[in-house]
Amino acid sequence: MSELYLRVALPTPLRRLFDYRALADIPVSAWQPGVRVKVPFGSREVVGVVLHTTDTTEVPVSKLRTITELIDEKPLLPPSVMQLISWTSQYYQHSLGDTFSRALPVLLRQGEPAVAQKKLFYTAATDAQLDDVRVKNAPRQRQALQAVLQHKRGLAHEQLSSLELQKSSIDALLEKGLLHKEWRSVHQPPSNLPVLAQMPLALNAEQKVAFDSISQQLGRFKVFLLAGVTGSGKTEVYLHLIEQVLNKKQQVLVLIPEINLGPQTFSRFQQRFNVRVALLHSEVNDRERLNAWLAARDGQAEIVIGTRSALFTPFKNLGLIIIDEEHDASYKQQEALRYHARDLALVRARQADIPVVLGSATPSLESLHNANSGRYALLRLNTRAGTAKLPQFKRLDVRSLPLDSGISMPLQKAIERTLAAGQQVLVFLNRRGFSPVLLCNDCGWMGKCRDCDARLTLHQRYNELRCHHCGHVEKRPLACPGCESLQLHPVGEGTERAEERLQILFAQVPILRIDRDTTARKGALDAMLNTVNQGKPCILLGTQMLAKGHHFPRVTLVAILNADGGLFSADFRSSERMAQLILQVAGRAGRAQDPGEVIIQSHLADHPLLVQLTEQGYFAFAEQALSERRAAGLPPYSYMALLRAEAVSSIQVDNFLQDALALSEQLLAHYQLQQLECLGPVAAPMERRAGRYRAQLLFIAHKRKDLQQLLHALCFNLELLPSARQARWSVDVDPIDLF
DNA sequence: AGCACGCCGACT
DNA sequence: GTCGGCGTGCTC
Repeated sequence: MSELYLRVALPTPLRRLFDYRALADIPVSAWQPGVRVKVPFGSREVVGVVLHTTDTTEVPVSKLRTITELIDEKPLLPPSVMQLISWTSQYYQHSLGDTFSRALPVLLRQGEPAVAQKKLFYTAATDAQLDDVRVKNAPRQRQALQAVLQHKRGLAHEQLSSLELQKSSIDALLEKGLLHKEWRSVHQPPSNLPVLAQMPLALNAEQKVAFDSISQQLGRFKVFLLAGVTGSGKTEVYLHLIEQVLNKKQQVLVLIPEINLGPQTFSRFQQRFNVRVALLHSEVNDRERLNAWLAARDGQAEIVIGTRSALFTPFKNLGLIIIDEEHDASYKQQEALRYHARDLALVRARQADIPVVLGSATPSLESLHNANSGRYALLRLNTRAGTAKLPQFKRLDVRSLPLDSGISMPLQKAIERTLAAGQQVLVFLNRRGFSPVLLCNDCGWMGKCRDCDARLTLHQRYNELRCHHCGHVEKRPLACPGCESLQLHPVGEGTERAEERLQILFAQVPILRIDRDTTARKGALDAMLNTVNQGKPCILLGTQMLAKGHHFPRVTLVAILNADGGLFSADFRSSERMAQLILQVAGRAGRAQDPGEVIIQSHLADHPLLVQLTEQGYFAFAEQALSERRAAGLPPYSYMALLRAEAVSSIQVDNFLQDALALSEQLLAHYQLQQLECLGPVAAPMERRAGRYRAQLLFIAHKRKDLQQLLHALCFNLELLPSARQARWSVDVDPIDLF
């Protein structure tokens, strides 16, 4: 009888699998595809996933080593998720083993057993009473007993500190027999409660149409693009759909962007339904993530809400996927395995034969294109729920207007009016710090980063110059390092400078600056949001952080200080992103009964895209932008991939990319791929960053299949290239940033 | 990606 | 004398 070998996927960037000898004392039937193993790998021990068994191997027998340990009794993942991971690995040209590793919760990746942690609970003894003589003279114990009595299903040990109870009081009560302790699985038994915990809100006519169209398609693959203006009640449509799916005893996956909306969304969903809602979000720790993952896999969590990586969660019986804010860039992972969770959600839904709902007020051009071509069903919600009206836009051409710290006189007047009317103002400026440049008026010297091709941003509060692209920080020079002149002046404005100016202009109201610098401290953001929620006149000033998700019912004026960045940037997606950002920020205004006004300051106030966006709305803008993309042969009318490379010396980068180019051309000829262009090598828009030189090769194809064929062969060969060891390189399929 | 091995410079 | 710098090569 021949020996048994296992083909294992290991967490390494190498695009191949590794064969091992099976452990002799373990039955053959135990090595099922999808079980994890510990194996020796070089000088260390790593956790891998068994793909299949085999009795032949290409590897010389002398090189074969033996599995150290079998971790799982049953396959960790259902075949559907195994397939999804394998598809992802191929499509994004990433090592299968590393894809597996990144698709798993951290603890499983590290080899922890796949079992839900049990938690310690305290329950009151049947005869326990608060007036028991045994606690008469022990106020703290009485307090603890009262808390436990209030929690009919038991008080979890981890709740003690938040209830300000001492472990010693609990121990005393256990000793006296007034409490019992119990290790309980955090999984709750299936409840007989009705699915709904709360009456749903009534849907308006548009919502009803959207709901009906989708609910008719439950149980088969279909993509819906739910394009609803901000405040139109997309979430209510989701909740109605989820109710349907839960009634069919199926589960729902809801993906949300990587902003701080996890807990908010979680509580809204949890309030509505008597089912277990699991959260897979950055603020959830590794242990809880594992618990949530297992609960979804075993069918004990009916709803999973999570960011990008939650897409790989296994489900027992998935019935619907919802991608909220589908246009959001955080769905695309920007390092290592560069996958797009929205695109993979479609793959997953097709495989499970279930519908996907893509929701957004400002859909991506890709999705709109798919809706136009009939591949997705477009459902629009054009009216705001309740009495709220959409805001009015006003473009302010600042070429002829003097600006003081970025604020023009008409804007200042508008802010004054709004505050005087007892309302709130939101000022949006997508730039942190005091000023983006520190310039010497005498010799033209500018603060530049030592490690990047970038200017240093002045942070006045810390008296520092900082690089926003790497971690570099230096002290603000007193005199010009070039000519020793004292004429060093900040040029341009960031939020810090706008804050200073607004404080002078509107000393009577609070100015709340919300950006990465002011919210770094835990709780700082919540404190500021609380002030806003009190509803008194104030000015909210901030970056992107302000644009997404939050409700500011008392804000009736939104000011966008500088909308120019998106209109003349090199990246072909910048106008799309600008439009989405403007509408997202604008969507914060007038969400309650008061109508909102949006003032956009720009040097290009009559730019056609800006005019179209503000006068005819996002859809008109998108049509225009799409026709420009079509004319230029850009996505979604073509498919792109980027080969990025970086190294300490620019020569190493050049050598590698020249080799890659030669290889690509050979492969193009070999496969006879004519409708595939290879552009470059060119330096990245910021050539030097964090001390490394960066350049890239861009591939543009008419057909996805051609691109895939080329990339597959290219990656295989690049891995063997000597020059590839001198440079760090990666492939980005469907890049959303071209740098 | 890690990690070990290996061959040259400034230190107890 | 050796501690450690990072070039080079390998991982079943």
